[in-house]
Formats: sequence, structure tokens, C-alpha cells
Amino acid sequence: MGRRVTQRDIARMASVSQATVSLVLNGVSEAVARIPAETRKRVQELIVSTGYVADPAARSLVNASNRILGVFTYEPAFPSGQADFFTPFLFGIEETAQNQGYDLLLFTGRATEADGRKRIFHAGSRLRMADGCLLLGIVFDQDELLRLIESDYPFVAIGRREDASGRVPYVGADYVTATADLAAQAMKLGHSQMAYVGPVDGAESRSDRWQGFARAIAGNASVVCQEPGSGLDPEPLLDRVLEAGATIVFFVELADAVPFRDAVLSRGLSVPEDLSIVVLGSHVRASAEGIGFTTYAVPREEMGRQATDMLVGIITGKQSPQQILLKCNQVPGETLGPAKARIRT
Amino acid sequence: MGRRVTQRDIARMASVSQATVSLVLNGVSEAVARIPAETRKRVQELIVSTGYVADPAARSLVNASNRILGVFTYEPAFPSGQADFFTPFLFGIEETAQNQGYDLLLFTGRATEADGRKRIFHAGSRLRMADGCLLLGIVFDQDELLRLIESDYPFVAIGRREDASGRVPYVGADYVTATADLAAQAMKLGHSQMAYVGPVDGAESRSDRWQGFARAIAGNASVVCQEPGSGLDPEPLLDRVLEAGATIVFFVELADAVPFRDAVLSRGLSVPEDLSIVVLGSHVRASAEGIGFTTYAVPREEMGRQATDMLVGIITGKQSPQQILLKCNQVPGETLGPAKARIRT
DNA sequence: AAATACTGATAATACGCATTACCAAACTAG
DNA sequence: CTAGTTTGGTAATGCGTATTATCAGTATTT
Repeated sequence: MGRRVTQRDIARMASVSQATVSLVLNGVSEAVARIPAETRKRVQELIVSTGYVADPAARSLVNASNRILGVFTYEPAFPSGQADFFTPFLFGIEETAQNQGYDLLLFTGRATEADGRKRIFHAGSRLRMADGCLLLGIVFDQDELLRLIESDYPFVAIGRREDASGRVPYVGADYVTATADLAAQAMKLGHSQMAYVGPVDGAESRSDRWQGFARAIAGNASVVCQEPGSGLDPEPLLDRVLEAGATIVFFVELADAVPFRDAVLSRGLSVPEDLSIVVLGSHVRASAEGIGFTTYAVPREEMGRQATDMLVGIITGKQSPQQILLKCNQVPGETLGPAKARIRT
Repeated sequence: MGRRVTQRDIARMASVSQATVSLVLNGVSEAVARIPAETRKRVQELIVSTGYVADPAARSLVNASNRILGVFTYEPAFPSGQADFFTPFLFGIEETAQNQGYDLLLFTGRATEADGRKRIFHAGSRLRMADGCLLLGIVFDQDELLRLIESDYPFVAIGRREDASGRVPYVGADYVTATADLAAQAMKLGHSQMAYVGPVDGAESRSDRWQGFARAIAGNASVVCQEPGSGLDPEPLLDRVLEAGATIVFFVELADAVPFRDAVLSRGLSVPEDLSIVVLGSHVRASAEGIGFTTYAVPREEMGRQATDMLVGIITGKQSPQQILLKCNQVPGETLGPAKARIRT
């Protein structure tokens, strides 16, 4: 490749000094440096015609902004499994970055041999090429969060993070309230024997659901069956659920709910007449899949948008780091109905 | 931002020079600089204990490379409509970039007021932040391609491009052969009256399909019906197809084929007994949608991978720009069957 | 005519790192 | 004792940019 054009090249062409080019480029006010309109214009034109762009490396050496937002995903960003999980966030991020005039730098860093996780900090990390960074993922690394905070590097997490003694700026989804609302709705419909399929602790997004659920039913309904979820065989699961006398099943993962529903139907039972099914959060896709599960929509695009806005605000100093929870909208669906006297099998 | 540890800090602590720290850090061989094991160890320990990481900006200033690959999409990258189109490419690109140790810079640039298209070159373009660039999209801008080539900037297009007098490096899909194969297969099954739904010119990917199709059937079968496709009302389309006496319909867009098939079925006809349907290319998703259309798979991930590899090769000077077409694998499906005496309606 | 103010720049410097040329001291060979 | 060699480093430099102090020349005021 023919060497990149530098300010010196432009300076030579315009018969001025490199300093002048820099001053024109950054449009400094008359107060700090006087450059007559004529010279200014001459340099400007060279800049445009050569397609010159300041080298981000050199700029960040002298502590200037690059109009680049970093995006780091703890789990591999694209590889298929995660695809549907991350892409909605990226939609929102890209849209907002575009509006704000920032480009996106996707950190691809490889997973370490040690624990198979990606690391933000590692020899050769290009984190500082970006003016700030968005963090996505299910599970975060504590030490890295601390280090980010201590180094005062602008960043925003997507998803609630109570790590690092609560100093992590984030835009999350209010799983607690949304889940509690669904549970309350179920109780109003007469359900008192409930099953819950999914993890009850671990990442915030998991434990929040369980807590919202547990608090809502406290005293007025009981959990007769609780399973960890994720790839369970639907048939034995259904056996246990019916055995326990549950009239409704709450699923954390849509992926678990789909085969379960099939199992219910193929056993001659109907949903929600005989058994109600509720999914705790899903993306827009869920409704497009044909089956109208009762659930709530996690506003992933909007989370991406607001996180990006917040990050830009922090970078430009117009906003201080915050912690925001967005409301999840209820999706009525067709799988939640009134409780019915239990059919013992 | 609290100042970070630099090589100078470490040098002071270890009572050596900054140069020595750099030499130890990069583990240069004895041949180029002799550092006794003792000193080496002392410095190493300081590096570890301080958690020092070389500033990527300073590093790339020296190496004249940013280890960043740009990604430019002519159509908006993520916004939902295009989502499923671009993401498979991005999977492959991300995977390979990661393996090669490059990060990805997504150019978000806005569409111009004038024609609603995005531009690579515009005031403030950060193209040159990347060491090279991947180009995605259906329709490219001729002038910009020329400018890229003339400026000797490393880039690779995804999808065949015959613009700019054939000097565009690309990794494309062999639509011609794949389409011709399907057409030949159809003829072997006795089809001679064919319908073709989709554009016959415009972008290479469109015209390639038509040409592969037209050449394959030349003389031995005839096109009794040709429609532009894209959001056609399926009912009238079906009328015209049957009217014309076609025994098979080729669709460029899966999105057109799905409602068409529904229309056929709801009219009491069966596929492929009464009418065969073939889709000219689709992503992996197609098969997962439940309906097993006869088609061929465009290897989008692989295109992304090979394009990225080529780009890195060009940047590092280990490879010269090339033009590559990848084979599309046939997907047998269940919608292509033997031709049958036509039912006149 | 001398002092002062303004104009239009530029030279110099720092940022953090990699790299090369060079050097003083210790050691060895003759 | 001198010349050469090896050891263990260091000083200097450049990468491309932003920024500040400075300056030569011209215009204006006293």
C-alpha cells in the first residue's frame, strides 16, 4: 500500500507547517490560533481531496478522541449459538452509534487457554483505541471490571451488574418486576401450585427472575417443582410437573418451553386449558415463531440504544455514569389461562 | 483517566533503561541484544506485578499498522430487514479476524440525503483507521470502487464484482453453476415449461442466476412465465403460472416462495406432485424453517472467512488480490419432483 | 520616530514504544 | 603490556499528532 497520507504530506502540498494543518483540521478558534480563511480553505481542500484522516494511534497517544466506540462481548460475539442473543443489542448499538457519529470497534480477542473465556486486558489489547467501551455478556470478570473502574476508562455494561461494589454503569432490563407481574397475574387466575424451570442463581439476569418470582408468590402460592432447565428432556420433565400437581410452568428459556409444549400436546392435554406455560423473557422472534407464548419482551434494541447514548455522554463529559433498568413489556400470548382442578395422572 | 504504567516507570523501578524493558518485554533473541537472565527476570517480575500492558496506540505508531480490519456495508448493516442477510458473513469475518489477531471496525456512516445510500468516502470518513476493508452489499458504487483501487488501499469485496474494469478483488458465490445445475436437474425430471420469479438483471448476484438458468435450459426448455418478484401477491402469481402451463417455478427470493407454496397448497394442489418449486440460494436458516425447499446453500460464512483471509494476506503483502468463486452446495429438499402432464385450470 | 499592538503563522515538545547504533568495562589472547 | 573480543547494557531516533510558546513582519497609535 502506498504510505498513508500524513499531516506533513498535506503541509508540504499546502506550503504550510504540520502544525497549521493540525490546527485547521481541528478547527481551533481564532482565539487560540489565527489562521486566515484563505489558508484555512486551502488546507481544508487538500484534506478532503486526499481523503486524509488522522491516525487514531497518534491521536490517542496525545489523548484525543477517535470517535470510536469499542464493543466487547464476553461470550464469542457471533458464533451461531449466541447469534440471536447478541444481534438485537448490536442493532440498537449500531443505530445509535451512527446517529452520534461514532464507528464501532469489535474486539475479537481470543479466549484464554486457562478458562476458555475472553479477556479485556491482555498483551496486545486494543482497548485504548476506542474512546470508550460497551460490555456485553452473561458472565463478567470481576477483576476486569474493577480495573476498568479504577483506570477511569469510560464504559457501560449491558445488563445489570452488581459486581465491583455496585459501581458499574449499566443499562439493564427489569426482570424482577416483569417476572413478579406475570406471577401475580397467574395467581389472580387461581394458580397456586407452580413449577419453575431454570436456574435460580448465577448471573444477575437469572437470579433476578427467580427473586421477582419468589417474592411475588410468597405466602400465596407454592413452588411444587423446580428444575435447573437448559436442554432437559421434556417427557420426564412433564412427568415430574404433573406428579407435583403444578397447574402452571414458568420457563426461563424459550428453548426449553417449546419442546415441553409439544410434549404436553402430544399427551392429549391442551395449553392453557389443562396446563399454563409462561416464558420469562424472550426476544421479538418468539412471537414470530408461530407459537404465542405468554411472556414479556426484553427490550434488547432499546438497551443497546440507551447504553450507547450513556457511553457517549460519559465520554463527552455531558453525563455521569448511571445505572438504568428498562421496563419489559408484557406479551399476553395464549398459553396462560385460569387454573383448573388438577388432573392427577 | 489515572495515568497508566509505562515502560519508563518499570525501567525506573528496575534501575534499567526504557529500552531494556522493551527488549525484555518482546523477548528479543540474544543475537540482537544481550540481557543476562538475572536482569531479564527482574524486569519480567515488575511487568507482571504491575499488570503492565503495552499501549496499542504507541505500538501501532511504530509498526505503522493498527491491526484493525474495516467492514463497510452499503446497505445498513444491522437494521432488521437486512439482518439475516449480513450476519452470516459477519460470523465468518469475525471468526477469521479473531484467528488472525485483528479487531473489526464497523463503519456506521449515515446514508446521504441525495440518494439514500451510504458512502465510503465522505468528510470525516475513518476508513484509513483500518489497515484494510471488507465491502458488503448488494449494489456497490462504481466511483468509490475505482477510487479504492487507484489509492491502492487494501480491500476485498464479498460477492462477485465486475465493476471497475474487473479489477475488484472479491470472494463470491458461484450462482451461475449452482443455478444451472438445478435447472439441468429439473430438465432431467421432465420439466420443459418453466416459470422464473425474480429480477434478471441488476446486481451480479441477480443476473448471474438468470444467466445460469437461461444458458442451462437454452433450447431444451422454455420460460413460459417471468415475473420480477419481491413481494408479489401469491394468488395472482399462481394464476399466471398455471395459466402459462408451467410445471415448475424458480424463485430468486425465499421470501416469495413461502407464501406461494401456501397458496398452492390451499388450492388443493400438492408440491411437488402437481407443481415443483425451486429456490435459487438461501441461508442455512431456510432448512430450519420447517419447509424443505429444494435449493442450494450460499456459503456465506465461508465467503466471510475467505475474504478476511485474503484481505489480511493483501495487507501483509503475502498475497495479491484475487477473484474467487465458491461452490454452492445443493440442498435436495422436497419441492422438486418429476414433471407431470399439466392440469389446465 | 518610537512604542505598541496585531497578524499569521512556526518551532519545539511530549505522548509510549521499538529499534539500531554505539559504548564503557571486563576479559582474553598474543 | 597491548590489541582484540565479549558482556551488558544505553542513548538516540522516529512513528503522527496536538498544543503551547514564540517570533518576524506589518499596522496602528502616541
